[in-house]
Amino acid sequence: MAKAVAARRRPTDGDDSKSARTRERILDAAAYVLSRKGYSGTRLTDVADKAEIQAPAIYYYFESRDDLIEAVMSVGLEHMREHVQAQLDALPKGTDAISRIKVAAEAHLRYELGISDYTTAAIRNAGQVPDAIRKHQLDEEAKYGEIWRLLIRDAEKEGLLRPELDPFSARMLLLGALNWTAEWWNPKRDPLETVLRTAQAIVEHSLCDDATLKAHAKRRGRPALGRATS
Amino acid sequence: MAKAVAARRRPTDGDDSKSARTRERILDAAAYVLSRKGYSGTRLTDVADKAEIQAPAIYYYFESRDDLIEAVMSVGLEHMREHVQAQLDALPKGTDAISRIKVAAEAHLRYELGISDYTTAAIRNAGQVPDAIRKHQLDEEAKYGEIWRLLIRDAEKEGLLRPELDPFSARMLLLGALNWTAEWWNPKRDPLETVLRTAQAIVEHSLCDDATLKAHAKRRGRPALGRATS
DNA sequence: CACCGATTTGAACCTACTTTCAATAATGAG
DNA sequence: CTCATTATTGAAAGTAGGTTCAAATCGGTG
Repeated sequence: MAKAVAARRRPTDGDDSKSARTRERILDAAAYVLSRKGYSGTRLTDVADKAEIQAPAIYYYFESRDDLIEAVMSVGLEHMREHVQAQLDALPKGTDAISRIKVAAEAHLRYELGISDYTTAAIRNAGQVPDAIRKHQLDEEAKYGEIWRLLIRDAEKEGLLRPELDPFSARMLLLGALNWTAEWWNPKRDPLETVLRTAQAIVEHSLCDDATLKAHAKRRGRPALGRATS
Repeated sequence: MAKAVAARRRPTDGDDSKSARTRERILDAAAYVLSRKGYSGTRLTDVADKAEIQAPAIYYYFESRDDLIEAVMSVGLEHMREHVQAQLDALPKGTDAISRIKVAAEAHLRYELGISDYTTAAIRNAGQVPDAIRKHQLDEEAKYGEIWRLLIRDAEKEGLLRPELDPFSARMLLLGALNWTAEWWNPKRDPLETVLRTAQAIVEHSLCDDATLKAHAKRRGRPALGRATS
């Protein structure tokens, strides 16, 4: 494969060559550093150290530092979206919107906190990257936001949304609560399960009151998932 | 006043000299830039432009770029804390904890979104500054967090906190919802009042259910403030 | 082995800043 | 007005990266 000036090596789908694995190592390293040090603190030499190569080797795979960072952040949101969507798709047909939102919240938190440096990097740096990178990120953010917009719209349709809430503000506030966990959560101090449980309670009760939810469950002859029934 | 190598000009309390006002202009300019461009994007030349001086003049008042940024962020949290505390102090004796928390949430949002570049700067950059700055910030953050810790503890004492919530997680999740607004709020699109109303509803219902709150109000022979009574 | 493209590197380069400094201008007290 | 101090500047260093590049290495193929 020729080394084009403008293209460098491209990620091919099922490629398992040594080269593809090196590229992967660089991306992993960049996600690791970026999620911890932020955009400004991410030095190519640190990424290179973590990936066990020399800094210039990065340029064999990526155009520039920003190109690398954009790749990390783009993957981060994409994975999050796929993960959350998968969890939602696995739910039984007819699951009520509030239960689905609780599942989405759990998936979001688990992915952000426990699984992916890429996702943490994408979230924590959303507001601090230069415009060039930001631009492409906005598309991904919109796609992910759309999942939540639909969830809340469904809640509204099912009569499960408190009428005093502005749907857009409510969505952004709740996503903010989830996103901000990356700033404070410490696995040594707070078990993930504790945060998860509290977050789900907050999401549920913010959006809908118990009485309404219970009435809805009875009407449909099927109890809501999780705590909503207690 | 001698120009000490390690100290430079210090902020004196009620100083209104030209010098003090220049220092203030620099701080204002830095807050402006920092809140919009982030830690990495804040260039001394931009700060200088905004303050209508030349970049080296900054060094007459501050040790270094980081010193300036630390000053901005420190002031940001301090002001926020004072503002929120003042609003709380102005409430009538005996106001229930949930109403107080709603007032705190409103004060927090108004300050963050509408009033202070310093506070926006402090919040948005909390997680991306180098360790040296971070360290001092943690003290301020702890002080502010303490206000909220006490509010939630009071709610618990008054029997107004849902038992399934972990108090610490709940506090951080709700503060996260408020803090994250700086990332998405757009005054052109969403009136502040809309966000405010939704945030207050979320805070209230997350922490306590309507029935409990109403019972509490009746018991004390005084209706709770705001929406809680409707 | 001898060759060739793919990969990696060490050393240098370049740029965009922060920071220093000696010189100059403003300010205010006597 | 004079002078000492405070404040500000223009020009020049200094510096910490990102980036380039020619050379070295690697890994497979004939």
